[in-house]
Amino acid sequence: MSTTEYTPPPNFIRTIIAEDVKANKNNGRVMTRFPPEPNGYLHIGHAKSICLNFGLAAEFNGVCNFRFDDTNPGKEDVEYVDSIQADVRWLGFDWGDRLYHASDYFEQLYDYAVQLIQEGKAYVCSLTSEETRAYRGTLTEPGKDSPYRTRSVDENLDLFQRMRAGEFEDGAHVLRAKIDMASPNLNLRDPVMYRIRRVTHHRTGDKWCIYPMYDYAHGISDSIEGITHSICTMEYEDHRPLYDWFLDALALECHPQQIEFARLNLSYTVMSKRKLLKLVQEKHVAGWDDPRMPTLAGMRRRGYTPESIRNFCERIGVGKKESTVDIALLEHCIREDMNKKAPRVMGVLNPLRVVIENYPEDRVEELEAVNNPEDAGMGTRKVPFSRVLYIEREDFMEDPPKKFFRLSPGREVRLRYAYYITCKEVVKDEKTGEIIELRCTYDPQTRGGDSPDGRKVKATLHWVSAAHAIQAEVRLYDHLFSVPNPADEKDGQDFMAHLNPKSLEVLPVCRVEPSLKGAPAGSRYQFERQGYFCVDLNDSTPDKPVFNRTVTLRDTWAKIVKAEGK
RNA sequence: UGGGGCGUCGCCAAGCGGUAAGGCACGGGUCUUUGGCACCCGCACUCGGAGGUUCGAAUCCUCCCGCCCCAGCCA
Repeated sequence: MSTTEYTPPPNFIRTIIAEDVKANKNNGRVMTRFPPEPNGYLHIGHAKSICLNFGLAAEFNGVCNFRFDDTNPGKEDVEYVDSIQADVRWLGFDWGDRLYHASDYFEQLYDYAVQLIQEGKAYVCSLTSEETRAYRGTLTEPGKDSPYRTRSVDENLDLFQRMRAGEFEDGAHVLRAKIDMASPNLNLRDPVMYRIRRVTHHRTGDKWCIYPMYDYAHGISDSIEGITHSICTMEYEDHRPLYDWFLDALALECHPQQIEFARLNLSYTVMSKRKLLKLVQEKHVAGWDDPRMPTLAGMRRRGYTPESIRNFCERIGVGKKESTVDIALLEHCIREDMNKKAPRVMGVLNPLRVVIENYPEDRVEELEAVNNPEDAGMGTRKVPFSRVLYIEREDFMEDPPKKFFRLSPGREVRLRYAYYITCKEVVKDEKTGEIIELRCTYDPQTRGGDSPDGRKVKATLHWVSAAHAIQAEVRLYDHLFSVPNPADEKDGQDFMAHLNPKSLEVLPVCRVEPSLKGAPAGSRYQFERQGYFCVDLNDSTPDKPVFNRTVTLRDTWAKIVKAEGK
């Protein structure tokens, strides 16, 4: 154990908070919040925010609240509120009993709105939505005051109360903040605070038919909870004056500081909920938890660990610059984690039958294999060896190029933990010419994989005993999109046009070593020389195990092949 | 030619007036019963550009260029 404390990499938000604590702002107290809207599944971009908010709070001996920003019932659903909580917990964070909802504050929010009306700072506007847009002006022209802007306080109070009482049709009126229709910041051109929407809310049912807007509800919710630092993404920077305006207008004692950071983008994928929802709805993926999705549910199913995701979030840093992180970094993080933890195992994805001609037919040996060379504590296991085996088709070439040093006619290689074998004959299908079997011999002196005479071989192959292996389905996943930035539609192509047709390859009949029998759903392994795999959470059964490939191993041979091909 | 924000290596990212950290990727090598892992070496005389201030500038000033966000009764 090292005595040096781990110091997380610096970032501007941590710096701000550290300075605030040092200056005893908020009496040195730090409270953040993670405020998802329950209108979709959480993705890796949310993970960045979750790690930031919970991480910073913990670092400064504060807490992080969990709050659903549920102010738009039309788009929200309990399916999402359940999945979101499960995902945050899975990621490894705990909000104790501090689970809140913006809807918890509807009554309070209403009272504050009444207060603003009484003070002449808010009014009921009866323009249609189209008229409101027209009155708002444009980026370069100021807006015009609504003709309803000068309604009396009493009339506003009466109307607002009747809005709540359900006397008006949806859209007939809205409550607006009276700020400045000429502001160069469009958000301050009398923003809507409440709209009428006869939609059943997943928590408040039909109690309300008016719902507060984000800008109005969010800051007040933060203030009610005593949040000190309200961390959000860059697109809210223009809203900060409004965030501050409401809190100042109400003269609320707790006035949290809003701080914005750049959201995460990842290469070869899309991150917006709208796009992810489209992939799900149009069935380009099997669901929100499809292992190709950048959702936490998808990544969990793919085999990613919470640790690897947290580590990734720490490594990418926090800034205000728009950035797209190379997905290779994410893949590096899971490989790094799995290398330490995953038991090694042998699995043949594309089996090629091998008969060891000089090995007795009825003989079976139990050979000892190391479970994890990175961790001796993980012990060893026995792997059965017999006369008929399967090796990977890719590990044999009849006419190999110079740099290929696996099996080929006349060549000797090692079978991992077993014996040296030499390929004597290639058996082909008479009609198709397809290689259907290899006839080999083994050297009994090399049991365990070492040759007493010091003879070297250039390759070690993984294998399974045909009679003992169990069958499994293996799903090979690749990037969902075939271009680094599918969201960039400047080429005139919709992001869907870049879907990778090879993002999923299903291998229905693979052969894996018998120790994998009964492997529990969610358990992770390294298939030696192949990659990291995870027993599928949904579709795997004891009779027919299903393994998802989380990520391949780094593969320098593949790089050579690719380089030569060019 | 409205407002806001951002520009440091292919991708992230430290740096905050004292002479360019780190990670990923990439290239080379050592080791190897995983073409894995580990380890070693290389990878920005330069910080969007041009001026200026200074003994000294990625850091300060000026102008310019580029990119992103905002005209939901979405969040």
